[in-house]
Amino acid sequence: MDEPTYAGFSFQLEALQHTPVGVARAGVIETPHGSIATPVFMPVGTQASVKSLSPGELKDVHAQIILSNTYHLYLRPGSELIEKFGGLHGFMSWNRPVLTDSGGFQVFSLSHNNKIDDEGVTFKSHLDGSTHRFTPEMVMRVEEQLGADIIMVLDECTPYPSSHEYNRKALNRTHAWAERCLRAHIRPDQALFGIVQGSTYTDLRQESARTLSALDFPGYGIGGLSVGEPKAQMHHALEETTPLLPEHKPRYLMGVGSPEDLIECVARGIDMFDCVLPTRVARNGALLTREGRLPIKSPRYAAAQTPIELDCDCYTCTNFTVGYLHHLFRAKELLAYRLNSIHNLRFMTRIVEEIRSAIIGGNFNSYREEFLARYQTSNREVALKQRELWLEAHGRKAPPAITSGQ
RNA sequence: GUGGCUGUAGCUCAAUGGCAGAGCACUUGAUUGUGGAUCAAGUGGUUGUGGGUUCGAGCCCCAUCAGCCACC
Repeated sequence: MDEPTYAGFSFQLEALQHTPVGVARAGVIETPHGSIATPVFMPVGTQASVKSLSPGELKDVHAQIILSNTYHLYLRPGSELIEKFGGLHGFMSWNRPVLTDSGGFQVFSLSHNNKIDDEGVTFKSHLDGSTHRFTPEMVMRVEEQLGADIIMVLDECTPYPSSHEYNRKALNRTHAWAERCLRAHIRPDQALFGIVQGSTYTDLRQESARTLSALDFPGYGIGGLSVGEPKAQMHHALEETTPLLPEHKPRYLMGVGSPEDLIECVARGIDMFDCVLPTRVARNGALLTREGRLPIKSPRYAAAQTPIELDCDCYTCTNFTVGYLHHLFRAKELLAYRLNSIHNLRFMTRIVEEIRSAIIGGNFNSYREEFLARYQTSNREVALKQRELWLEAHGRKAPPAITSGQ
């Protein structure tokens, strides 16, 4: 039978660096809408929009590719309609690469009363309660209409924790669905990625990696992680999985992650990430910095006249003070969501740009150590460190009142 | 000036004469293939003021102050 060919898609490895926990990689993905330097962080634009940002602003934060959601767009406005606008690229006026998720995850996380069987999954819309059904073949048709450069197979994302027995069945289904997606895949200008599952079970993860590798997808998603399991378990699962995947194909860790996750997962062989975290926490008042998260709502920032980060080149940091951002957020001004999201996304893309050049320069291991030593997972110390940084930069003047609170 | 109504947390309001509470706001966290959301914990009181009745008063009685309404 005819193997699907992938017109305009390729992956070239440029540099490898061994780490204490795996092999970090830098490369370039070519797509019909342009190339992507990896490791890459993909902002999430669920409903054909990265919340609060325009395509021009996305380019300004160095977004190379964005992710959008089959589940949401199928329900509203409908994939047939989007196809008439020239697919997602034409619909949202974004001419760089797009990746669509299959909707497998959303069916389980957002819809109600979903019922899964070997043939597909029946679910009720979170919008109006109407009943719908996804099968691998149908999801392929929807993703073709959406027209993304990279599309994902329909998979079953199991919750954590769940039994080995259940994951055994779910994995069989996921593998059968992967084959059916491959057979139903038509458009050669869309690269179809398989998805490795298996929860936190070593035997299932490894079997999944081997089974899907044999199916010869142009790239591989790793799903079912960062769903509540301890960090160590996620790391362990990656260490067991990535060595079994084809070296010359990109690996995409789905739904991850935080800044520290990017570092730790690149160290374990991941090339692509997507996560709502930077944009979601931006809308809820957490700004990402080298020292950790800065809770912009806190009264301690009311009078701060510094940017979020002194060395950040984003539109927010080059134009606005923390005190102003504090006011915008408390006043619930729409600009707050936008400026916060711009900074957080640029923070993420800067991290992966630094990771990439560190790998190419052969100093990723020291970069990793220094980043993790400086980055506080909790935001308790962020205010104090911000103040120290300000003093370093300005020496003489009085420090900004970022820690007073009184 | 006369009569009436209302005074309880920052705000809006609960509480048979029996441990003074809720929602919002505020504070501190959480947020990982997105419902601009949600969740968790916490701070906050001389119940307008002064007397009285009662074992016990936010509640009943008297006085007083403030606000609102109506009428001279």
